[in-house]
Amino acid sequence: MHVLERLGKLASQALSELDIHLEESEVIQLLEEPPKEVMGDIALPVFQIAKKVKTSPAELARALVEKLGETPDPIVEKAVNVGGYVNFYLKTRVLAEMLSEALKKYGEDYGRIKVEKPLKIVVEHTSANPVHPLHIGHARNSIIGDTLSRLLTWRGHRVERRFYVNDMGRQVAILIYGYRALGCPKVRDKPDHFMGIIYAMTNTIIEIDRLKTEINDAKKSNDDKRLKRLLKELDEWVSVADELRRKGPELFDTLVEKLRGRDHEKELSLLMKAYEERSDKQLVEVFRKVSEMVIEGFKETLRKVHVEFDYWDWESNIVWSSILDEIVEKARKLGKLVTYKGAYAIDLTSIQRSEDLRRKLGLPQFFKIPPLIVKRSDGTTLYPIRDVAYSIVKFRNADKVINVIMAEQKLEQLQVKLALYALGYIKEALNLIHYSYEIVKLPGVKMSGRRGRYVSFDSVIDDAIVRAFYEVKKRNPNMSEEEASKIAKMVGIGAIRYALISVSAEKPLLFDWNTVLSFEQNSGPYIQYTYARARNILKKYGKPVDYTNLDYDSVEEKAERRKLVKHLLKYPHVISKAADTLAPETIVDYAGKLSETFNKFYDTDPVLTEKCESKKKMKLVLVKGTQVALKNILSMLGIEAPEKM
RNA sequence: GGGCCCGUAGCCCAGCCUGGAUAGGGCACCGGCCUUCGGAGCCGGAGGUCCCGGGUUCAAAUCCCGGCGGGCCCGCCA
Repeated sequence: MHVLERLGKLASQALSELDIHLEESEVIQLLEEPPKEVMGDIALPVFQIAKKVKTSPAELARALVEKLGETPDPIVEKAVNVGGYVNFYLKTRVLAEMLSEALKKYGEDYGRIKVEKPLKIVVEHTSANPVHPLHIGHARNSIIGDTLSRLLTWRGHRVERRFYVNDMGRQVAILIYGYRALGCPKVRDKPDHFMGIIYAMTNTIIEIDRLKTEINDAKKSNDDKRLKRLLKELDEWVSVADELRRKGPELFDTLVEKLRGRDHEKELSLLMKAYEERSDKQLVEVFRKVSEMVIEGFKETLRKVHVEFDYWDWESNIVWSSILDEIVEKARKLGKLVTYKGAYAIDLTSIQRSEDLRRKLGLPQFFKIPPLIVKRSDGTTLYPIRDVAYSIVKFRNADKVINVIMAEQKLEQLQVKLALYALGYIKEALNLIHYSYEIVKLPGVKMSGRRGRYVSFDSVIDDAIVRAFYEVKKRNPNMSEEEASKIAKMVGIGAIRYALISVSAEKPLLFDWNTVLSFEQNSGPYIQYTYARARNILKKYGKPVDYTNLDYDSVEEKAERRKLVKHLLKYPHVISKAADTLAPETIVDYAGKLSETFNKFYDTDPVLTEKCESKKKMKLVLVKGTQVALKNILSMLGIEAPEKM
């Protein structure tokens, strides 16, 4: 039986003897860890209970401790009352034994508590537009999505990782427009980077032309205020153009020449329509080919940081299938199809009236969401409705869908949810989770794919690895280049993944090279280093850990030993909770604390030179526990566990 | 105009959901520790109006109301 359950039962019994009746589970809910070691191992605050039965907390705690004292418990050393708390001190020997038994029984799998009813869960993440390389903002999305997937898998769920290839928007059309104007040039460089430049250049030229037209209008109508604003905007785009031209003068000049005098908007609209209607076979091929090349670039980047997908879902496939028509038909039958601003739309107003529903779907209380427009007047579809369709597709074989999407799309995601509900997809609406995260901020720079201004994920990865290589070499001058670079990859990527997951998702993440490339405490490499230390001891010991004749009492001798035991006993629950509450950042926090405790133990309490065999074996159990826990945690974080670094 | 998120040390963050014991870390700064399993480490020091003002409570960083500051969203864009 686990410690908390044991204490819950004990306290609940003692309470009932005082004629206070509380469920064990309620008592367990109240149990907490005291802020300081000296205050005991587990505390029961009695304030709430005291209020219920109208006694003073101090009085109740005293009575409770007295009752608890009457029947000695096998795991409780003593219980004392301190100002409204009952503090339990647990028997060190029992804790040590529990840990040893669990490790002996589960081995490398220690800490894995599988859910009773596994769910099929879709995690959709990254889903960047295939028009430029992944940048550091997408990186946060990928790492969050991938870590969530790993956690849920560890917990026993069946997870499907999906990437939504957004190939039907205006952005891809812009890229294709420029790419074709250039005569479909051969790809030099990594394809996503190459296409990213063409995209940004094309977009910039289009923007500048648009602004010039608007400026002429403003001049004619003597609208000074508008003119001033437009000129300022033009100024900014011209400097963007300068930046881009410097990256590829020939490419840029050719593009300017080829696009001169053309009606961009008209051509873009024709491109989009033709792709959606599949009216031009060759054009469809170009769209597909270009998108695929960029996606290949994505895959290469993501592989480096150990992110893989099970499915790549093309938006175009959804549009070309019959599902959109089915949705429209369904809306019509349900009487939800209305005209809004002259276009077909799905009505969402009626269902927004239900207070109960608003709460269930997480809608802000007084916020109004407009009808969801289904089709443009030219007959082509819009993104939100395609997203509704995609949600239905994802749910075909899933109990729950988690979409990792940036916070600025919150309202749009709510609209999708509401539309699903309105169309009768109740289960889908209720099990659709928008896992929202804030942007990555770069000091001084506003990142923008449309302007070609971004720190690419590739460059961050490369820099981290170079820096790590230097650190590895500094510490191991005689190590071969090959081995050093292998380790540098593990360390560099460990630093990045850790940095991107350790800040809670709802906070903007300030991208600071010093933090991301930090290899010190509170970093991925710190955890890896701790792991390598633990691993090293076991390796030097040379034999499997022997769980017989352990000196459990010796754990009492040093504070750090006892602390390690407690941390390691907590580990299975920390991980389970992190998975169940979708809070990956909490396991980072735990890993840091465990590592810190282990390092203190390591510094002050030698294992291999321990003379007494039964004490040595006990210490080895602690080392083994740390090694197993850290290895599993690192794997959940998608970080490799090096044996040497 | 309406809505959502954030505000904790010079800097970056944890704690807030579920109120409770002197508010925790890391970076940077100052001072120590390599003849013992790896110093990417360990020990010590200094550093705080938990944005402000009310309220609820025996008790508020935490809950409620009102401000202030920052970010984001409200398109026949995606």
